[in-house]
Amino acid sequence: MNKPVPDPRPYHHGDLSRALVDAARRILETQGPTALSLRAVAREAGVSPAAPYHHFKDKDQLLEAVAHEGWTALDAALAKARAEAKNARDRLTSIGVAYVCFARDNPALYRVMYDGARNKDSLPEQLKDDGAYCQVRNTIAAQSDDTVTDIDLELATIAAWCAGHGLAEMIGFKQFEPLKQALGGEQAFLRAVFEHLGMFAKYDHGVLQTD
Amino acid sequence: MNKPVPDPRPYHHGDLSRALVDAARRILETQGPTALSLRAVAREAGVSPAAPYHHFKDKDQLLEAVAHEGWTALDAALAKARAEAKNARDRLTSIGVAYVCFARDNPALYRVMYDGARNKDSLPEQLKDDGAYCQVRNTIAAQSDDTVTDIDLELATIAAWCAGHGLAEMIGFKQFEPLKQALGGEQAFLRAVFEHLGMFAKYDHGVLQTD
DNA sequence: ATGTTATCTAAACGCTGTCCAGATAGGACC
DNA sequence: GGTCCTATCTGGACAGCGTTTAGATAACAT
Repeated sequence: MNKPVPDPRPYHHGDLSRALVDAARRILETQGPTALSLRAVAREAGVSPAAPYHHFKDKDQLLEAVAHEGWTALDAALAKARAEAKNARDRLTSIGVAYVCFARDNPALYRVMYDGARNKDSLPEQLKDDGAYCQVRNTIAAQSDDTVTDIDLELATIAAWCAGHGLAEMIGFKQFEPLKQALGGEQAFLRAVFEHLGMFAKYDHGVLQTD
Repeated sequence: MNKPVPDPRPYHHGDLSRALVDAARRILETQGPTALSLRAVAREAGVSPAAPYHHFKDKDQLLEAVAHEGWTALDAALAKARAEAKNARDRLTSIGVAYVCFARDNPALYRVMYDGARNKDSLPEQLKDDGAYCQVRNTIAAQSDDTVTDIDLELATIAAWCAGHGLAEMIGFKQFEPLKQALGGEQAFLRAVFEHLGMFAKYDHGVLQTD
């Protein structure tokens, strides 16, 4: 009576869960979010429409797996930006720019990531443990002195995260085009917006004025 | 040969366009965005599934009409907050809080509003002319001195708008619950996050340091 | 070799957005 | 008032969707 472990062993197909997630990401990249149906994913993976149900409870759970990979990729992108920042002064801004650029470069994936979060009214736990959100908090903490309370740190992280997300969702909006051009490119535009949030500069001094 | 003007005259039904938009909003409020199908709207309005096509090109155009009313309602909410702000000092923060509260109180409508915007990669023109976005810019402008350039003003408005939107999309996230409690309520939490964005305080002095 | 069980297919259900042919009814013109 | 036009609405259809069910198949344990 060997217990039926939910193992990822290759059976008929080989590794269908993997293949399905890959197929989904391929469709997302080439045809966008509206083309991402369960049937289309199955078609792309070369199986029947019902096959995915042996690996995922429903469509949402497949999208969750896709989103999980998205968050992991975001982790990596932020870590890279953090490591490459020339100096501590603009480390947080660089992370912010990297965040928005990730969303700009993977718009469909980014949408799936936040669709999942909104449906559950929760960011994935992944982020808190050692992920992107944690990186932002650590970066802010490193720039703060010891007068900054835990609550302030958390509030600042939330503020930074929300600002990044807001900008990420709107970066492609055509209303911003003239401004981007006036500032000499998207990167300059992003840095300028982040700097106008003030908070990023504020923490340079290691001082947080809550009033 | 009287030209067939696209007039909103009551024909068989009376004013089906109106009735459809109202039906859609009713469904949004009571059953959420996932229940909002064209057929459900037609059902709610008491007409056949094909009837809406004489008033809207497709489902997206009906949603656009719904979104338009949403943006108008947001205009009013921000105007109210702006008028009621006790002093100039926290006028911008009050507007920000009102923005997020609007999204929290009308989550389904807010979602339709931004779904439409994202699909067109553009905020509605409505906002620029005399709407909510314009109100934010005017409020910031009123707090700035004359050393602030037009570009700075635009950047600050974008920053504020994005921060508000980011917070609006995440305000319901369960990760923030403990912090809300620690600060004694949602309103206090919102004000605290906005204040940690720094920018709001920054403009109090009427000085904008771009470097 | 046998039996068990995970895996996959084929077919079906009810739902969706959208289109078409035909019925109907309001307004314009004589 | 009668006639025509055209906007409006219905019923029926189509393809596609997410999901379920029953049955075939193939890998594994014994």
